[in-house]
Amino acid sequence: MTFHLPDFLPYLLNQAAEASSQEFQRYYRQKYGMLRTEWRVLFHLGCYGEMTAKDICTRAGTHKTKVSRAVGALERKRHLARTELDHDRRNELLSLTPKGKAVFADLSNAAEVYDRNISAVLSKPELDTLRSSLRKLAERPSSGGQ
Amino acid sequence: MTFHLPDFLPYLLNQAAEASSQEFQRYYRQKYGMLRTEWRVLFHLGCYGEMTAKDICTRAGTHKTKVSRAVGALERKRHLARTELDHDRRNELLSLTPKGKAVFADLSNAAEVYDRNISAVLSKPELDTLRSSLRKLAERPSSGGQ
DNA sequence: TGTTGTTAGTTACAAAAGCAACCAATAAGT
DNA sequence: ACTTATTGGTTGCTTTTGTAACTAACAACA
Repeated sequence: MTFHLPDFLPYLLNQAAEASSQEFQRYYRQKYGMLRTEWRVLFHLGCYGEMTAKDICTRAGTHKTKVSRAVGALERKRHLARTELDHDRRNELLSLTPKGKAVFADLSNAAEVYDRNISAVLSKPELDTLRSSLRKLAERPSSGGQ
Repeated sequence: MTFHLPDFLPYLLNQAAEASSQEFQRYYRQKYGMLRTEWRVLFHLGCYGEMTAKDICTRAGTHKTKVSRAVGALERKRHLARTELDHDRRNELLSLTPKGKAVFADLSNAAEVYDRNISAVLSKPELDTLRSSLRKLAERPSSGGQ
């Protein structure tokens, strides 16, 4: 009995995640008509350089259909291009076009500002502990595949 | 330049939230065919007692259409009942039926176990800091209405 | 070579979420 | 009373997501 909902981690995490991403979401949505998975793909390519869709799935823990659609959308917007790999024509290397790089530059700037904004309610040590705890929780426990 | 994706709070929070809710989600989904918003409604009624749909919207920061549909679904499953209020026939007070209470009892037990499980990767002080930081972040900054 | 298995990625269809318009009850202003 | 908000809640339609089935390229092996 007496279960305390606002202390339940999955719930609390969700609330915090939702609250903290809304404004940024509106930004990339309005300005570039992007969806969540699209900026994720964009940011993966922007931060880590060229990679295949599969790599993104693994790194981000995102299902391949979601990534596939996001890649399609970004390609239509000419934000990324695919290059077939010679030795295995199943994988295609994804890379940002100049236009994609410009968008990434803008969005990563906005993200940085935005991140500073929301983390302003926390002290430096709180912030460090938070990040480290979240990383531990985020470690995908097994299978999964959202 | 050099934006570091895995430190970006909205992203990190999302990853952690996603990872930490998956297993529990499977549980209530499989066992009771419930959706996320449905258990939220159930838990609000179970934890705080009778309230109107509007109250749930406010407390949980959830859009009214989502709540409306979840209430409908829970009503069809006979987990909750509505009572018209005399002095204002617009609001209806929602309350769990015995069946709904039983489901809540089972799920809140499961949730408690589950919460203990995932928080096992953190020390007690880490956990406290985490909860308090998350609460600060979750404080809906304004409007919103997910 | 032919069969079976795997892997990367796409597509089709069903389920869920978001949004805006809607209805009915009340409140406010005249 | 009478027009005009406002509020609680629902519904219809569109956009996104989830799931499973599918294609194509490769790998293993008989």
